[in-house]
Amino acid sequence: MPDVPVNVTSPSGTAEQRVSAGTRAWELFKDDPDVIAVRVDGQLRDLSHELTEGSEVEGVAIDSDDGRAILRHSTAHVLAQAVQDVFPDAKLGIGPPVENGFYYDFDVETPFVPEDLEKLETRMRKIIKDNQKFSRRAVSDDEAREELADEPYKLELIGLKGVSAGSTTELSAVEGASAEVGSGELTIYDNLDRNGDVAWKDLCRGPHLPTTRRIPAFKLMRTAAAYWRGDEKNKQLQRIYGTAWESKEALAEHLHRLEEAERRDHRKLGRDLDLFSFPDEIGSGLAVFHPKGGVIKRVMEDYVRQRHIEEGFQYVGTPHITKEGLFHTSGHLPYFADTMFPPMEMEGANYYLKAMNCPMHNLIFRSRGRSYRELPLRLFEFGTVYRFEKSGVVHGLTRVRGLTQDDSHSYCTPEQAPDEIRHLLGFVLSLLKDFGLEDFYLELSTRDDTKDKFMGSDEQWETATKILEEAATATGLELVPDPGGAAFYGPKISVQCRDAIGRTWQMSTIQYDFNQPAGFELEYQATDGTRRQPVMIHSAKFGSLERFFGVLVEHYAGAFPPWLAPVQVEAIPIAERHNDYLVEVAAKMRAQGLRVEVDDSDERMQKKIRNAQLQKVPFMMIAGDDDVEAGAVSFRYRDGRQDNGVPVDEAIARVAQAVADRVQV
RNA sequence: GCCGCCUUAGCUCAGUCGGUAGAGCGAUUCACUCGUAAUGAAUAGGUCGUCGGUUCGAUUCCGACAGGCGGCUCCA
Repeated sequence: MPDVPVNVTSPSGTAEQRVSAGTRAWELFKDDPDVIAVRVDGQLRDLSHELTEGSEVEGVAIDSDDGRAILRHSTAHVLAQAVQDVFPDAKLGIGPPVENGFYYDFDVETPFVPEDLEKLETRMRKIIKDNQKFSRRAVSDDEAREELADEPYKLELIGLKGVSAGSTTELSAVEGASAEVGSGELTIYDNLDRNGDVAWKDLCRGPHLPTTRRIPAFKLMRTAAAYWRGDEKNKQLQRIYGTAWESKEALAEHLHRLEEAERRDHRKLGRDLDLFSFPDEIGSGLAVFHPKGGVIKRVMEDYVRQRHIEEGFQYVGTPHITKEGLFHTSGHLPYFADTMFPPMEMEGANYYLKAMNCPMHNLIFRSRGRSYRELPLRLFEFGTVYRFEKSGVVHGLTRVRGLTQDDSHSYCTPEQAPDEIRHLLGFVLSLLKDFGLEDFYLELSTRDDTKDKFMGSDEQWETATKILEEAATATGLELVPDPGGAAFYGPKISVQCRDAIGRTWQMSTIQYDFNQPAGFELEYQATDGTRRQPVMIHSAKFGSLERFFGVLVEHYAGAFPPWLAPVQVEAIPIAERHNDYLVEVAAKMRAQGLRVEVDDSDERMQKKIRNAQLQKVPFMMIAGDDDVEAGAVSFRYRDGRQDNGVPVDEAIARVAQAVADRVQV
């Protein structure tokens, strides 16, 4: 039998090996149980893949990103098999791996209920125990159609592959569909039981684990509905989400991370820390801030207002309601009406709640003649806007129907625009950093082919997009394209933040707008006396105050740094006779603008410490006989650290310093 | 908006196979005055989300609506 040379990459490096013809990849890795697939010449393949001369072969470990994706995809297959065992009439949608797990969509008469997940998990464990083999088989389109005659959704995917011929654009529009059919030949994976009989099969590009037994740990998480091919005009399928990991420990860690995220949930912390609520009587998505939340909100606003003024913005104010003509002029009514509250009629005119601040700022610009000497003219306000978000999307503070934007509009000449955008980007990033967010990437949202969603000419869009792209690139941050995500009046850069546990949030936006200056006939007088049209740059730094508030709560898990904490110092007397002493110290601190409370309740001091701990107060200031005698106080921090016998003046200075420096303690 | 699940005291949750409800925490009061995460006792607090239907009787069963949760779609 002739030898075939192949290059094998293992942790120790790449080496050429000679193997006999017909050798399959698993034979190279039979001593490494973690390898569950291979990458051959850059393509992921099953371990059963047959090696050919000159192949570059690399083992894919189950605990690598690719390995986990393969594991999860294979687990999705096991789920689908279990579903069709338990519910024979279920039709298959798609079942790709996703971040931290997988899902599979099914068309079933009766939606799944939570108890079904237990039944399905039991069935899946049996399939895993059966050690079924994932066996790959290439088929022609016609063969696939015949075999999958009972699977209408699979047939549709086969049809899509036909029309897209070589291009995956059509398919990639279907999230996850490329995992089913890919772009090349069609393959079917048979699940073979111990006797070699086909227990189940699915149209799939692969690759897969060698056998079901190689699934170390999985869990079904939840059921949900999802539109077929992600289009709300299509039928809703029933989706089951699950997760799978390389070990039971890794699964446990994942579940622990989810618990951690739940512990940080701003909706729960908002209640526990008495920050805000959403009274039913007011309506869905409309928040009220309680005194403690009000402190945080006010500190945020004060700081941001001050920073805007330092950066050359002028603070303005506009009403919450306007006659409809304004939103016709701005172009919002045709493009944005679905997202606006319906109008109310008064004295023969229709009034709309404000959904955007820009039209009103335009009127301020237009209120008198403007000179080039005034540009860039930067108007800024905390503009509260109301948007009719669909009932299913309202979510805590991060998706509400009444929100306050720290919104600015910079009017400038087209030549000034690039500098203005760079200035804004730098400003936004420095502001976010002041609030303790350090990890960002940018998204560039552009127009796509659906032109009726967007105003303006190709040239205008191209110019604006190029300017934004250059400014974004200059920051050195990662830039992710978002085709089709632009506003109707222009492209935008959005700043995405990763929080303390790695989740990303869309915060700031910077948008380039050439449409509204035209609609409002804005103009300034140039050096040569001619009248010219400015461009405007929209920018919201926090995005919305409400959302940013929610993100901060989660980022800090409610344990705010002193400058933001509603109560900076909780004073705790050891016994009642120490109350007066602490009241005096507290008064001195308040004189310096610090937020101090003295817990003079009847509780035992241990209980007071517990309460302050649960309220996540940064400084607990304790005083007993020893402290009073020494003219000192004792600090306890949230992590249990103690600092006893600190002289009062030093203690005050220490707290004041932490606040001034905006540091965490 | 669509699909599923949920809604009992301020919060977290029991419970009633249809006969109008209970705990812990919290609140109030009293006693205790204590050195780093829960002192003890007593008291108050609920037309069981709202409105209809079935029933002798509904918090419980059915329906509609509202609100919430998880997704989909959409977005700051």
